Amino acid sequence: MAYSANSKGRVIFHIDMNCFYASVEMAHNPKLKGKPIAIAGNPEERKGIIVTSSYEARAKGVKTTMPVWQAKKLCPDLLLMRPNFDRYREASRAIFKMLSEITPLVQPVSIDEGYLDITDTKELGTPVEIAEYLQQRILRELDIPCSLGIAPNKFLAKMASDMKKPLGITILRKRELASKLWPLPIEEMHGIGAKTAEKLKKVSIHTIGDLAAHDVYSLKQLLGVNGERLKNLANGVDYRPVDPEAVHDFKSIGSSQTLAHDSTDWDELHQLLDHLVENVAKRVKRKSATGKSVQLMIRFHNHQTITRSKTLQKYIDEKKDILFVAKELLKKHWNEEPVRLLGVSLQNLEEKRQVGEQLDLFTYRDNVKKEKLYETMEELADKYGKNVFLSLNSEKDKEQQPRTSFQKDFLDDYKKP
DNA sequence: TCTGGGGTCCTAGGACCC
DNA sequence: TCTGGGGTCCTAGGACCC
Repeated sequence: MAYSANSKGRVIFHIDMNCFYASVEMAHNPKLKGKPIAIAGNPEERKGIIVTSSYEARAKGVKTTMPVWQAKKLCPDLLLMRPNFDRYREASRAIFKMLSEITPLVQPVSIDEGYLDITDTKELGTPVEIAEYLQQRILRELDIPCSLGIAPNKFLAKMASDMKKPLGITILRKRELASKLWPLPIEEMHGIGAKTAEKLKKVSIHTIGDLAAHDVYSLKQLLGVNGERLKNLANGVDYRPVDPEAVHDFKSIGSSQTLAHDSTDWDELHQLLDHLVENVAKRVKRKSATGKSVQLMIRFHNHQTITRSKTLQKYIDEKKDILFVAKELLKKHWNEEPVRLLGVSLQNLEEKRQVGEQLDLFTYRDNVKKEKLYETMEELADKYGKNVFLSLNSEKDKEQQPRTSFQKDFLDDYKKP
């Protein structure tokens, strides 16, 4: 991990918008303020789940990922809205612009959340003054509440920003771990989900403090390398730098969708596949990316999910190429069981520009190799008679022609020292 | 008639190479 | 005629986050 000597004494912010989508909607239409509202994927269909809700809705028990019908039962006057992603992206851009005016060391984590390293941003005021300024400015100009955590590293800043909502500013110092962090239940720790929490409770770890004090070897046995990492975090040890570039290197771009009804109809599945690949190709193009493997995801009626992927010889980004591979994967791996969801993603992404350079390099090397090959062939031809290598010689003039298997083998042999 | 859609990172086995 | 250990790539699955 990259960290320098001055990783000591850092001042890190974690900023987190409160009920982001719901807040953006309320800012856009103030009549919604004070009402129980929720943003749901698709309120009519079965896939409708709650994405975000206002505090008024949360007070009635409405929670993120809850199916819409369940939320309505808990809160009959719940106002359901479809997401307006363009609106959220615009608000997000405006927020991150304000953050970048404080320091260039801003690392966006998601549309409504990010880290700032303000260690060397002293001229603007104390950390608390800067936090208050940001919180007030975002509230005044965008009408969106947020919470900030101030701490010596990312993990503690993240935990701190969670401690007071909405409109909170929380400082978490190393010396305050025992009083502020360790009493929290283990499932509230960032990085611990349901499965890990369950495992930890079985060995009597119920609070973050229990984890901090637990024997590192038994944690490693229980959770692998993650066990040691989590123990360190629980003790407030986290050297990860705030990396403004991290947001730029994508690893994959995917699209998935749950069908209105489980389907065994090849045409319907193929139509969905086409739509998903269209979506992926568009976004890949927008990011000037290109990828080397295609992954297909199939979720069956019983929620069992499989993924099947294929890594290719060359990089692709065209819709027709991605679709071809995805279709092959579906044909090969679909067992005709009813399908609930399909997903396609392009992985092993690179910037198109960089891969272009690599391809040029390959072409160059290939040409060099061929020239050497021709020299060798001519020597051999002199020795054994020209007709033996006649077919190979013709490659000189028709470079585009695919090689025969003999030619390939020959080249392969040639590569060996 | 529970459980969306966008991601990241880690693990583990097998193939293959040295 | 017996077998070490490391490294990398590929594939599939799982945990986690927002």
